[in-house]
Order: sequence, then C-alpha cells, then structure tokens
Amino acid sequence: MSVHSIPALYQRLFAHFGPQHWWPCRSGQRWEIVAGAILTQNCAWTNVEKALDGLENAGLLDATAILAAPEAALRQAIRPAGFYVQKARYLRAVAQFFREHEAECLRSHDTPALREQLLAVPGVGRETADSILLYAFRQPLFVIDAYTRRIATRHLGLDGQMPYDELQRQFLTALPRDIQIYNEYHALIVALAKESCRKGGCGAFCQAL
DNA sequence: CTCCAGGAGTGTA
DNA sequence: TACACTCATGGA
Repeated sequence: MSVHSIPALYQRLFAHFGPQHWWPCRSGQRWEIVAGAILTQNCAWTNVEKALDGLENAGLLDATAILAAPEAALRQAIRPAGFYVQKARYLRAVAQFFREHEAECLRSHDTPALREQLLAVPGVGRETADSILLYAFRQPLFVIDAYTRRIATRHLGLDGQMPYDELQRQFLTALPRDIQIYNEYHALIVALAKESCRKGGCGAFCQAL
C-alpha cells in the first residue's frame, strides 16, 4: 500500500469507482440533503433512508412542515436514525435556518461567513455544515469525516488526528478550487471505506494500489 | 452477545 | 487543546 499525494489519490479513486453522483437524494429537493446531513450523524446510511421515508410518509420532508409538526410525530418519523430526541430538535433548528437563509446560501459567495452562520445552529458541527454547504448549496468546501481521517493516515501519509479545519485546508490547498472535485472526492472516500468494510479491511482498490 | 455507523454537545483538566 | 461521556437505532 503506497502513499499518494492528495490529487493522485483522487485520480486513482475516480478511475476505480467512477462518478458517485452525490448527495444521495430521492426527492431532488435541497431540503432532503440538509435533513439527511443531520440524520446521518453517527448513524448508518441505511437507517437514514428509513428516517427519510418516515418523514416522507408523515408529510414532513419539508422544512415548514417540520416546524409546524408535533414533537412526538417528528421524533417518531426519524426514530430509525437513532438519537431521535436530539435530532428532532436539531432538525427544527436547521429548518428555521433553512427558511431564513436558503436564498442567501444559494446567492452568496462569502463561503466562510455562511459557514460561521451554520455553525451557530444547534446540532450543526463542522462536518455537517460543510456537507450542507457543499452538497445542498454548492459552496466550495471539503468535507472531513472519520473515513477521510483514516484515508489521510493510511493513504496520504498525513496525521489523521489533526484538527478538522487544518486537515480540510490540506485538501483545499492541494486541489484545484473546483466544487465538483470536492463533491466527488468525499463521495469516493466513502465508497472506498464501504468497499473496505464489506471485504474485511482491504478491497479490490486497496490491492490495486 | 458485542461492535459500530458519512457527529455534536457538554463537562473536565 | 485533549479526552471522556452521552445520545439510540438497526445491521453485521
């Protein structure tokens, strides 16, 4: 297993896995991406899909509907995603933000300012903020998650323990300022992690390195 | 049965 | 800044 540069690993991953078409979104509505970013916190994506189905079946796959819904109904709908008491609260907070700032997030080019605003929302940490801004609003940010830290250590010769913003800067400065690459790269890292998981530690891609 | 999954918030040293 | 602890479900 060899150490690659950040751009070289991207080329390898893309050649092996191809385009990932992220963010996974059935409805095609921006809000589903935002809600998914909250629901997926420390939770398997299969469970997020159940929670999204629950929201849809309850007529709650909508920011305004969530703000108007009874607390018990919201909790029940997202229950399969776990941590449903706090995630219900977080969803409301993000829904409020979404209704107030959706237009601004789409229009503004001041990505750092938008990020600060999002980070002020309860339940939105760095990874969630960057996921929302990149995948729902096409802002140029790189998402760092647990997978990224492992890959950084294992395939890039970096310290996966370094602070979030610092590791993010490594990727942002090593890559062209291209939203599509940021989008694809993170999705490819997840694809690699899932393959490695299924095949017990080292799948076809790892062996091909 | 145990372990963990596309984290975040809070409290402590 | 660096850890430990909590939140909770469902699949491997």
